[in-house]
Amino acid sequence: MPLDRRLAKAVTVPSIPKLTKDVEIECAGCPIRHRAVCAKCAPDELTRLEEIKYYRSYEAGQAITWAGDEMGFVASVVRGVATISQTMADGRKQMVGLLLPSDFIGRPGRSSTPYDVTAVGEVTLCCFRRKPFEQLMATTPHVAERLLDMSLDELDAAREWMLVLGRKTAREKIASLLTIIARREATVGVPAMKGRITIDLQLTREAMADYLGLTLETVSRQISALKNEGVIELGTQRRIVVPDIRRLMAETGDDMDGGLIA
Amino acid sequence: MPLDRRLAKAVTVPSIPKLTKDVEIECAGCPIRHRAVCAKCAPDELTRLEEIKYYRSYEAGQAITWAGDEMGFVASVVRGVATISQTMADGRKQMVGLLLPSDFIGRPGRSSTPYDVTAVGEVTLCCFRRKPFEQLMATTPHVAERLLDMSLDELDAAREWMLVLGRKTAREKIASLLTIIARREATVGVPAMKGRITIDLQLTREAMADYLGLTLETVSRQISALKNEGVIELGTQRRIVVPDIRRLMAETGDDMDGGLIA
DNA sequence: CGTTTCGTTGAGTTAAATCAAAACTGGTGG
DNA sequence: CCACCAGTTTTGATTTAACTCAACGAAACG
Repeated sequence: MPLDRRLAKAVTVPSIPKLTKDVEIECAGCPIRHRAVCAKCAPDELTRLEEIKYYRSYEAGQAITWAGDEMGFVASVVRGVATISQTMADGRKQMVGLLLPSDFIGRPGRSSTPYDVTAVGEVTLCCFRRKPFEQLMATTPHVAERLLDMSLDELDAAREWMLVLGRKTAREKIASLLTIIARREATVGVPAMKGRITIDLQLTREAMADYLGLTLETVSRQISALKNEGVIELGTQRRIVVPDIRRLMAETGDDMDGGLIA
Repeated sequence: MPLDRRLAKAVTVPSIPKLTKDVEIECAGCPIRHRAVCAKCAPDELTRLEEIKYYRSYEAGQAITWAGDEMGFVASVVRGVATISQTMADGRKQMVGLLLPSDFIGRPGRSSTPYDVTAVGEVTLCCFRRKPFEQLMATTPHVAERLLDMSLDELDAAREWMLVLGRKTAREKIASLLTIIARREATVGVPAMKGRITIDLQLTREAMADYLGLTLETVSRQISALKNEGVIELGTQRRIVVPDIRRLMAETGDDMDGGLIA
């Protein structure tokens, strides 16, 4: 990317975070109750969490936190998609994580993140003020246990992504991204009607490029190529249909045979 | 890399792990006592750990575990360097972690790793049988606490590495690798005589390439270039001298100004 | 509707990969 | 001690996948 173009982006003024008063949700009826950091909590622990939690919403494109900023809370993503990214001094940008519902934001024990966290679509967080949350972690084991498990899963995901970034071709990178999202959508949503999966990724081509370590032009070209070959279909803008997930997985370069052969 | 060359490597027969009976070390006198997973342990917890631990050594090039294999233990690296890597079906390889003394191997709750772990030089591990270790984690908080902290550090390191893999040039990648090693050496070893740091990386050019997502030829060329420009000096094979760490850091593309400006 | 942001496509360039060969290293045994 | 060997590293010539630059559609938006 040319320097002037990068710098132009680097100085883009961030939109000011808006605090939206959301409807309070009971933990018992929470959509991420069994997957988030609170998954293992007993009823009494949940009560304590409920006392210190509050909801907060961000609209598309808003910053949740900037690298180096103090963040007075930690949070779970309840709804929406957010990105974790790092930006170099000259504006080169790399996404290092994708936050989907139930994912955790923030690090207990550190008050500042080294990353930018940005809402992609509209995002709702379930926030806990840092201090009370840390106290809770120190006194009850279940939150810390779950957080360790989630962190190790994220570490595995990060390492899988390192293989994608370091060794895969542009085409394989695209296929890998779509496969990973499709897998996660399948876990949560409908059991995927006979292998036909619809991915509602709100990411722009540029955001995908930042995730994949590519340029947006290369992303666009590879998506077009996959479309022309019938591996994927483009629905409306930013909605991709995968007619046959195995066909897509065959393009990732991975070993495949993920055990789901009928 | 051409396919035939990759396959030739993929079928290389692994050396058979050798079990060496090491001298028992008292935890109190252990070189990694205050940095490893046991760092926060109270004397009584240490006693319990001491009961279930044993040492095991591997020689250069030996596999500690293969992807998919069962691993009956978890362990701390006491001495030496090991690599964590992933290999694709066609032989493309990516290192996803570098294990230095005090780093932890294995995941509580999972008996098989998805990674290859290989000794680079001679390596000594402090091993704990899985089951007793998991019991210990469940009953005493300090091990789990420390492990969470270490995992989050590793996650940060993995994410930093994603930026390197995704967005940096070959030259910046080399500089980043050397800087990261130098930083860690400096933390542990001698306070680095007036900024002059000697890095005793036992990695081959190929291993560096696998870490950086490059070919070994590109690694060699970039190291030669840095040498010719006086940014680094080559001592004996696989030993690199950094006369001025800031000069090297300036080549990483990072923001720099790490607060150590006199 | 203009306007702006986002996405596609084309033409030319370049950093790193590939292919190839020579030079160096360290260990082994005659 | 030296010749040899296998593994490693360096260097050179060429190719290529992805980047850059540029222009043009297509949605989204007030």
